[in-house]
Amino acid sequence: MLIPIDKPKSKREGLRRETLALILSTAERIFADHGFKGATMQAIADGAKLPKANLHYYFPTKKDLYRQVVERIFNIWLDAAESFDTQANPEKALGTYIRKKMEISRSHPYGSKVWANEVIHGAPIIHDYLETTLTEWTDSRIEVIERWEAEGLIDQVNPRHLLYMIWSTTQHYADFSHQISTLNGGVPFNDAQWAEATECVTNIILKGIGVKRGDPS
Amino acid sequence: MLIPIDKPKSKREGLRRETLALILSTAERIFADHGFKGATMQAIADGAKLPKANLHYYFPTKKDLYRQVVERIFNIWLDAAESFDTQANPEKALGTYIRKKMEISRSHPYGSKVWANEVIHGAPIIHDYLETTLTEWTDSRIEVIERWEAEGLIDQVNPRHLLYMIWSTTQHYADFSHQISTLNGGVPFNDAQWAEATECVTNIILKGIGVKRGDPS
DNA sequence: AATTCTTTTGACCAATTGGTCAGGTTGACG
DNA sequence: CGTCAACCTGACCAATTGGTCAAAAGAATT
Repeated sequence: MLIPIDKPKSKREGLRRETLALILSTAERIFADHGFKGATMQAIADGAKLPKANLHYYFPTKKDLYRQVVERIFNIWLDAAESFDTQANPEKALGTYIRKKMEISRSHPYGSKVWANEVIHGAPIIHDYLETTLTEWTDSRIEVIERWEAEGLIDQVNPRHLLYMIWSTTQHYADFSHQISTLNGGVPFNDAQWAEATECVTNIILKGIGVKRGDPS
Repeated sequence: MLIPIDKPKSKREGLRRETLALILSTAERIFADHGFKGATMQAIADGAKLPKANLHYYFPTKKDLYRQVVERIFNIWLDAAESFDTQANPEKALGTYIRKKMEISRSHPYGSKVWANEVIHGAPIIHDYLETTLTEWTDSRIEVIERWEAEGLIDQVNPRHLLYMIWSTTQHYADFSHQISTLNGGVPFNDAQWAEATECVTNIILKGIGVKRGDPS
């Protein structure tokens, strides 16, 4: 799903990619902090230290730029679920998935916020993604979960709600980071706190669905 | 916490309250759908079928109106945790709290979305609320949870993460309603689905923290 | 009925902002 | 080196929008 990176074949190509990456990461932050409408092309330009007209050279409209920002986090999330296919037992598969989603919440908080924003407002820009890619992706994972349930490896729970719970709890640490750091004495989580949050979320969910632990040692 | 309602003492007073309520509920919807910046006073005015200048008579600025919308959902949530004080055992207290939060997600989806939006963007308008009211509220509930842990009624989990999990899972059904209904065949949850979601969330969380069930019958 | 206070409203304004464009600059390539 | 295409940029414009204001309309009070 993620775009493979091959070497730039010229100085121009290299510069172009750098500029694109700079614009996208800056836009991600500005969109996260101010929303689609609240973010201005001027603010993104200033953040990237580029003239505004230059942004419009790479991204004809604000919507184009926004869409690419949203697509990026979406693809990162989709890839995080690889463990559903590669891990046989639910403890490993779900545990890995939850941990990976927590990692992404830490490494890509802005992308997560942009996505949340977009969906909260009714997904006006990426509605097609929800109906196609996300629907197919979800259906396929649900099948896997149902298989585990049939095999008695986890409790009988509606797989959709399990997925929603994983999505909401993990993304909460990105989307509501401001609330969380305020309740953490005004400072963001440190390494140990992220690790604790990850273990806590993983444990409660796995225990909550009655995952049969493979190795109790 | 919720403002008690007493009878209007004149026709004017009654009309005034009706208009205020109309503006607030319309604004809640528009702010939820478009964000603070994306919502326009004109759109709110149109939604409420009032001239824009009339809005500014009741709410001098857009910020004033927005703030009242945010404060309303915040107070509704605070009140939902009453069960922490009135219910002795964690199964009842937490179960009631989670169910109530799910009900609010269904009855006040717009308010929830506005709050989510606000926090995602760094809570620029209601930052003081997080630092004062929410902090105190959270600390007091954490004490209760810690007491349950000390008494061996639930597992040893960091109470903050338990609260975050409850908040995120319940609010997810409001904030991400568009994604959820898309994954539900394009239609919003019906009564039965809301009931199932509520039970599913409640069960997984309570089991996940090892709540000692009072009555296993 | 006259007066006063509250509420309503259309017209208007200044500031913001997405997007354009013409002209300049730079790298690629024969 | 010369040519061409890709890239960069300051200046500009049209549309949107939060907020104002003066005047009208309506309710309360005397």
